[in-house]
Order: sequence, then C-alpha cells, then structure tokens
Amino acid sequence: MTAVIDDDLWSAIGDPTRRRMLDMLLAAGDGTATSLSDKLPVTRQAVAKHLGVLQRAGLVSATPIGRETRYRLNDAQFARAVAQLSTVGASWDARLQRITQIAEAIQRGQDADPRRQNKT
Amino acid sequence: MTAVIDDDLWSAIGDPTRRRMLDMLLAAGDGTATSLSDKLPVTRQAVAKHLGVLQRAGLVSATPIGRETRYRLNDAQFARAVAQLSTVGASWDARLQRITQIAEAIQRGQDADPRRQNKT
DNA sequence: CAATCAGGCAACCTTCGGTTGCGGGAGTCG
DNA sequence: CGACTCCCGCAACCGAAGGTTGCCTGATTG
Repeated sequence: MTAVIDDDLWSAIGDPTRRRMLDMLLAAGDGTATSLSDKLPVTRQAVAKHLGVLQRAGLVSATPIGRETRYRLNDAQFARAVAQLSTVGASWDARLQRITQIAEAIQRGQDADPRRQNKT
Repeated sequence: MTAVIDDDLWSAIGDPTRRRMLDMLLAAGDGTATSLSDKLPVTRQAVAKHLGVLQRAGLVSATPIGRETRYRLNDAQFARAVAQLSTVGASWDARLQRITQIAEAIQRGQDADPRRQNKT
C-alpha cells in the first residue's frame, strides 16, 4: 500500500513557510503571529493564515493571553506528521533500492529476479 | 540547522497528485501521461503539467517513442528527494524527542539536564 | 488515404500564499 | 480617566499553481 497519508497533514508540512514556522515553534516552544512573522519573510497576516491552517490540521493550538495569542505545537499530532513523513520516505526508499538492485543485476548480465516486472 | 532543502524537490513531492504519480512510476517503472491519468482522478492535461514539473525538477525523464512519450523515474534525483524527506523528518523527530523528554522531566519536578538547550 | 490514438497548446476557473488597509480590544503611561 | 501603543482579526485584491475543456497536430494502423 502506498502509505496512505492524511492529506491535511501533508499539505500542512508541504508549504515551505509553514515548515519554517513549525521549525521555529519546535525550537522556541511557542510564539505569536507577530513574533513568528518577525523572523519570516512574510507579513503577519500571512503567518496568521498559516497558523489557522496548522491549527485546523491540529498541529498547533492557540491560547489567547491578554492582547496576544500564543501558539504552541501540538506534540502528538506533530509526531504523527513526522511519522508519516518518515513512512513515505522509507517506503519509497525501499522500493527504490529494490529496483536499483534489480537494475544492477540485469546490467551484470544475470537475471536478478526472473519474475518479470512489466506492466503498463 | 533547519535542514535546508531544495525547495524544488520539496514542492515536487509536496503535491499529492505528483506524489501519487511518483508512486506509480516507482511501481510500474515507467508510464505516459495518458496511462498515468487513467489511474488518477485528474485529466491527462493535468498529469502532463505535473510531468513537466517533475521533469524540470529532474525527477523524471521523458523519452518520445513514436506517438507516445514515456516517462521514467530518475533514480538518482528521486533518491535525493527521498533523502531530504528523511532528513527533515529525522531532524524534527530528534528535537521533538528532546523537548518531550525535557517536558517529562520537568513534570517529574526534577531538572532533566541543566545543560543549555539554547537556540534562537 | 482515412480513421484513430497520444500529445501539445491555449483559454479559463478556482484555490492558495501573500499583501495592503482598516478597525477594535488589551495594556501602558500621563 | 484619557490618550497612546500594540497585537490581532476581517476584507479586498493579486499572482501563481492545480485543473478543466476545446482544438489542433503528428504517429499508427486499417
């Protein structure tokens, strides 16, 4: 099976800006839209939107404190995302290695695995 | 360091459709825009565009044969993409575990490891 | 040669990442 | 208390990207 993944999680970590935001939250522990936007090449609003996406994906949780809103990583969900990332990587890697080995074997002139692999 | 990655590679594998295409190419060995679109919920044109993107990212190579154009995975580049995927995952995972452990230690009331855990 | 199948090109729609502009509530200071 | 300053949320607008439809060209095959 092709490692069916939550598309939400993927799209969440698929965006480069969101990836950096997660990175920052992971490093700093928490942050606000403004504090994050300080260190990012985008405006506060853009960051706010991303935080909304991340929140809907369950990756971060918001806590309004006075006039600011602190966002914190949701460790559990984030761990799931990371796991899925690894899963796909591992799955692809495994298959890649298999076909690579077969290819090498064929090049050596010997049949690595008689089972044909054709398909269209 | 945040595992600086080729943004091209990331965006290439970041799209769900492209991910599935890569998956199919990885499994079948090769394919055409039409053959791939058969098993995907999008039109041939959409697939063709994606193949263009993948090709520009160096992940696949095209070989015109008669009236059809076969696309094959570029193993080397694909391997790089997979590697970067794993790198980010691993990096995040590592940090997650660190902070998780620290958090647990704090909850236990004892200082996990006074050694600095600085960063930005 | 005619019919057909696979592709490429172009126009158009929608979504998404991003920006600017604005208004309003929480703190701060006189 | 009142004025000022932050930080935030909402809305309008933009350009790029994923998708679709329509059309036209080139290779196959009868």
